[in-house]
Amino acid sequence: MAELQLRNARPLVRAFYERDPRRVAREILGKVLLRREGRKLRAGRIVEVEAYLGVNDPAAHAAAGRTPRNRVLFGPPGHAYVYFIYGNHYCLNVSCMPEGKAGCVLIRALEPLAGMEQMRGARGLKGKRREADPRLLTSGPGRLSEAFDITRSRDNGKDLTAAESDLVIVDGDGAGGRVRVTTRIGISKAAHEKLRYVLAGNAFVSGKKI
DNA sequence: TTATAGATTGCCT
DNA sequence: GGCAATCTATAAT
Repeated sequence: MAELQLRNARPLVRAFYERDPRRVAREILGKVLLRREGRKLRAGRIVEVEAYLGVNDPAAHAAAGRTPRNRVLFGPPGHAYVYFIYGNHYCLNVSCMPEGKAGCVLIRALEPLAGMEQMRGARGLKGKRREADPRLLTSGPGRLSEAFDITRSRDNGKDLTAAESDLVIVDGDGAGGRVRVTTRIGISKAAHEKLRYVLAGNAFVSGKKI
């Protein structure tokens, strides 16, 4: 998809997110995350996500009930929930379900479409041997957050459906591949639940090739 | 007040 | 394959 077309695309509407995270997770594959800063544009196709349910999902941050940290999850749908993990990394989620009910989708991997140079800079890969591997840009929740300069102070609570927002999700060329459902990664609670959605065979899916 | 686990990644052996 | 980095919420003193 042409860069100009992406830049002018309208964000997905709030109703898209106002549903069960499992539905949203499946349908958000193939959509495009945009960071718009003046003339600069970073864009990545969503190829891997995980659904986190409400207070009944032991692995979800919402399981402990509403706290200052996770309040976005209980707010209106279509907002960014950004948290810091392992003392090193930010992760980007989108809130789902109607206001008052928790639920979200964790964005785990992107296929870079535009602004790769900026992403390399943000990731600190310039001049390194590893610079050549495009998978290191956005393949993994911590990596894509760093590539898009996503931080808690900057983006937590941001409305991803607002036309004027610098961080939005827009329509893409479609899923462009079959959706595969697997167990979630990196969790210990409710680890058997199949709530991870990937575009089968896409090279930018994190972890081992499936 | 202190301890610990966690929706991860990069560098080491 | 192992482990350090080092923020946050929650559990344990």
